[in-house]
Amino acid sequence: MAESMKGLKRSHRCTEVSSELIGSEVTVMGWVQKSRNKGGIIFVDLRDRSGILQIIFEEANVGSEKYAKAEKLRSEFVIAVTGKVAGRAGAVNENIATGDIEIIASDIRILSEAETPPFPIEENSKTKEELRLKYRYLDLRRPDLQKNIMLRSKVATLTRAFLSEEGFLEIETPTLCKSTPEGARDYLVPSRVHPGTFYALPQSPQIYKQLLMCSGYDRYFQIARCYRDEDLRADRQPEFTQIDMELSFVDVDDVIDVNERLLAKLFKETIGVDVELPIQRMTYKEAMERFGSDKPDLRFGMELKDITDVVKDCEFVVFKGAIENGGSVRGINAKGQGAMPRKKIDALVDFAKGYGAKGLAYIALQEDGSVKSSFAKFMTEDEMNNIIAAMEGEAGDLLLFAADKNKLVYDVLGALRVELANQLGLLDKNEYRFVWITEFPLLEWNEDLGRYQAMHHPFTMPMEEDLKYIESDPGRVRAKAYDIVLNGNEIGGGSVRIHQNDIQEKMFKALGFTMEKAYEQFGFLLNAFKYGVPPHAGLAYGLDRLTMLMAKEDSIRDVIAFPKIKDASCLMSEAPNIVDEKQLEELGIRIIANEVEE
RNA sequence: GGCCCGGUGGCUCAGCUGGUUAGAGCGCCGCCCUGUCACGGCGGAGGUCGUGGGUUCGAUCCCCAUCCGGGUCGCCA
Repeated sequence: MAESMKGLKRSHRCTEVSSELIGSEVTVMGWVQKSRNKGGIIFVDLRDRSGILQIIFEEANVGSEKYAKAEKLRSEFVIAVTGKVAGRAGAVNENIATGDIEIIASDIRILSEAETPPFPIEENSKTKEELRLKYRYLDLRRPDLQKNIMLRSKVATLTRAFLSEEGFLEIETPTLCKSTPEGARDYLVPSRVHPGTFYALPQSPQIYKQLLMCSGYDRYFQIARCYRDEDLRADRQPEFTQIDMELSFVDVDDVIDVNERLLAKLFKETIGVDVELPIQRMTYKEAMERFGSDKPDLRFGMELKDITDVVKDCEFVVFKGAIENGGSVRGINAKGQGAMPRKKIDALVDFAKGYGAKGLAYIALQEDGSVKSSFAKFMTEDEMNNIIAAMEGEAGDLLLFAADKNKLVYDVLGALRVELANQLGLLDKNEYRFVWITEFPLLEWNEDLGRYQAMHHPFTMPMEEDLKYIESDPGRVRAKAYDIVLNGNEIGGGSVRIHQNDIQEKMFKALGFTMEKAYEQFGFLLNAFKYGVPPHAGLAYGLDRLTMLMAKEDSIRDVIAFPKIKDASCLMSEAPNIVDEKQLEELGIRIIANEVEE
């Protein structure tokens, strides 16, 4: 039966009790991790968010009535214990922080009894995530998840302290916004007062923070919840959190400077990692050519090599065809993997096909000097040797090639490079390699829409020297946009924004917007720009991804208290769900999904 | 929407080529134990093998469908 805690006050968390307190009386409260009844003496491991503390119950110290109570204790009971701190009479347990002390109980209250949980509450749980998420409130009791959630809190706190020290103001922006069809799908919220109309939940505070710059707040930040109704991944949730900021009267270097110092502080003060400043910068073009990705993982090499020139005269139709279609032939050298079994190479070919490759050519250089290759028969010996030389291939290496349009070749080899590194165990989670990726293309051709699309967003400033191409050759224009990449993850990104009307008009034109349509969607921003707008720029981090990498986790679900599963539902609360007919009526909404199916 | 992986006591898993009384460890329940800390000892309970259908004399195992969870491609300005 649950007892009240009237008259009791917790004096310490479990691991706040230390050997300095030996002899004094403390009151601790928490969950029973484990009870070991030796028949005459009972050891209880008490757990709270700080850790574990051993409590001892002996009839001589606690009295027969309370000893009987201690005998009833089971896992996850919530108890309050008062007692004296003592040094361990027996051996010290070096596995726990409080292993040299224990509490000799003089009083105990059972504040709550507990059923046996459906899975063990312990670190390094092997329990299926499905079950953990259904009982997330129990999962969140586990020490590793508690560590992650506390780490996340620390990141947020340090961020606030640092940015406020740097003159940033924390300002909230609306989460009931106007829908903008560009970009990701919006989550819509029906309006009751205006039947038939909808708010959208923000994909980011982008427009509002630019308006704040127009309003003179000069340096803004917000730890902002954002929403995107797209399919989930290990590093993508439908609602996620950004550390969002915007600065006035700055250019690229100013934004990078303040953010490098923020990152250095965060990594030092949370996980003790020194970030060497300045962080390396790499242009988008270089990243694509060397790593096949705009978020290169620099913890290992295996860089792409362009062998188009080497093979341009060969008779191998796959290579020849790709080059004739304006594409390229590139390869990576998997050092020391020449003996990889055929089956495993085939699996890599299938992997490449998953990224749209029609195949993957390879040369496996054996230790004995012989060569196994999928395309040697189409090549002269000289040609083969030239390829191997260009790839810096040595005996024992595996050379893998993709030939297609450039974008596809980059995609395939960029992904393959990471896949191989993963298989070969080259990815050390204790190593943190940052890189700024700069000079992104301003625009990207969208085949489906038959027009250019903003790679970042429509307010991104073109680089001055490329502005002249915006009408003649829009694809050539580079943007004042930058991403911060950590170990192959985009953890943040931003840009300098357009603050001149004429450039903004050109941008909309390049995107195929009429000015009428632009005003329809973003009129309040464009109007604001008429009344005096400072040059401004900003950046936003994915707090979830950042914390995930700091915590060395593989999924952002492990740093989010109540995450959604793959289909964007919640296993615990069963959201989303149907609503009352009356609620729909008030909103003037009728569900036709079921009718359509019939 | 496509592809891949998984689903066997409460948890984590094993189960060969189709024939097993469907096992193990942990947990749980009971008794014993005054220095345990992965406590120990003795005893015990607990399974429609995700679901539906098919093949077969016989299905946890093979086939089809379906549900659930994960990864990924598309998608994510």
